Amino acid sequence: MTPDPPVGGPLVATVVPDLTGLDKTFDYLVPDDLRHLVRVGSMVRVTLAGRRAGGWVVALGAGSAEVPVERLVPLSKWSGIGPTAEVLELADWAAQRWGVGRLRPFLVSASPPTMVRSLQRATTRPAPHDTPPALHRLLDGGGGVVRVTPLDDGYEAVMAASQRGCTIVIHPAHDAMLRLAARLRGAGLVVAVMPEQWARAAGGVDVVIGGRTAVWASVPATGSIVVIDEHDESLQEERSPTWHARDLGIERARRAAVPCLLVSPCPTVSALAWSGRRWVRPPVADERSSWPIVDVVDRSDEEPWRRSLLTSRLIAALRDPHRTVVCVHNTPGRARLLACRTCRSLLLCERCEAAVQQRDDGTLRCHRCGTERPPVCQACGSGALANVRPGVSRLRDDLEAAAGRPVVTVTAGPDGPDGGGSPLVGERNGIYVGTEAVLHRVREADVVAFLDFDSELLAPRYRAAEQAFVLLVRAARMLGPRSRGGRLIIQTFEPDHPAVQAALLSDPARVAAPEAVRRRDLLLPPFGALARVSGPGATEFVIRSGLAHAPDGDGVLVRAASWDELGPVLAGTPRPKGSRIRVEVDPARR
DNA sequence: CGGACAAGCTGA
DNA sequence: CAGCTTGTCCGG
Repeated sequence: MTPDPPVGGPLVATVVPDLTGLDKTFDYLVPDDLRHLVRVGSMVRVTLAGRRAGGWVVALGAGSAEVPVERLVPLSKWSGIGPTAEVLELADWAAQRWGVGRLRPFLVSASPPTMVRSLQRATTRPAPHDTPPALHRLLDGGGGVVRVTPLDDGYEAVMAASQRGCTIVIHPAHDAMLRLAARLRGAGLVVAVMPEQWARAAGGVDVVIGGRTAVWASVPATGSIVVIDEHDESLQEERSPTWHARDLGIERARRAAVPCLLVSPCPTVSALAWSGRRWVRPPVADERSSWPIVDVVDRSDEEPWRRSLLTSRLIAALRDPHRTVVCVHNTPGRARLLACRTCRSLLLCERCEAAVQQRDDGTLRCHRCGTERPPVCQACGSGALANVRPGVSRLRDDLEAAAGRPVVTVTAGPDGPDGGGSPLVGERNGIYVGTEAVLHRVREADVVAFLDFDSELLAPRYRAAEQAFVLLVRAARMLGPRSRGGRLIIQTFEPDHPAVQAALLSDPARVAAPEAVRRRDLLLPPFGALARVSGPGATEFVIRSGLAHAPDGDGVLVRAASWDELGPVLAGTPRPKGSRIRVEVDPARR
């Protein structure tokens, strides 16, 4: 922090320029005619090395000893209102936690999408609401985890929180977020939707709601924070810095000394570790009636030689022409694993010996190194191949044959693996097959079947069990309440797995409890800190850092006892010459 | 980031 | 030794 400016003396602004790759601050003089506009957080224009750039004022004072005031250049312009001091301090914290010390990406997230030159205060009215006593107590105690049924939209939790002043609501699903916003407006609350209504939020409203960037909302006074679907992976930024809106929400609430509610039908180990004993749950009967009927198909019951993803239970569901059936199979392409019918060897890449996959056009492609070749056995040259593990394209044909009606393949949309595009409003009574994207693209179903749920349960990620259960919750939402008669079919060799049992018994705690024990034993997050370092020079960098490390594909995984320890070490370790290092803190897919 | 400038490589 | 690439440093 720079010292206070002498009254009447020159005022110096410390600016972070909006130039990628340049993570430094520069001092500028605040011209007299801008003094009344420039605040900490203000968005300004500056000249740097002869060119113009935007930037943020992160401090105001009398200047530092580093560059004498006489040599400073004035700010070129005040561009608009930027993040509040509260948000700026949060960004500082985030830069340490996820950003390897870099502030700029967080300031971008915290800034309005278009320049804002003035604010208007809305006339907010307190909407009186009967808060259930349990929620009331939770809020009094600083907040905690609110376990809800899969069909709960979070309305009650937000209404309860909004009794304590301006509530920031973080919601990972855009359409559901807009529906909740409309419902809150209907209850008489003044709502600003982020990021479009950044300025409205900054002027003062009852509720600010949006996607993960909503956690960066600038408001006059934060009253409470609510994270809806705290378990949802899209609360984490996928590109580096990989900040997580849930963790930021927790920290923001802590700093502001206001309550934070983490709402989810399947609270994560991270959320529960944070909340400790501060949590509430819905009545058992409500939870039961919100889950569909669950059919666990134990694939080990089948005769090994006729094992197929098309079990008799599934075929029966497919043949009912009055049902919309969604089949989930997280294996794209035609085949994920092939064997030679002639010499019985597995088909491997000639270059790196990884299993090859078959694409829709028949060619074989190595997923690891990208080498392609025609569909022949590398050992004996035979073209007679057996599809040991079929992909979605192949399954579509098989399902259609079994169902006797058309089957539609649903792939990830153009905007990402989750098919971030608009949900596909399919015809009633269709059959859809796809990777997990199908759960985001089809709105309603009578049957949701996971053809090979073990590929979720056994995925090589530390959060696999939790994430597998999240898919079941997603399916439960598509199927609606038990009274609607929908069915969730889970085909697995692991019928006793906690995630399967949790769905069967409508009891999410069956996943979280053993997961917490396992993670504590292995010192995995939230009981330890994890990051993935990749790019040229990664190994050298990791050795310099002195952190415990292990190779991980084309990168290195590093660990520390806590995030508070990991962040500063990653930020403080000098980069080796010529390195191009990428750091993912708490990587989602490991 | 992008410009400035210095140190190394090529060619006749 | 000019002319060019490659790398390092710096900006307020």
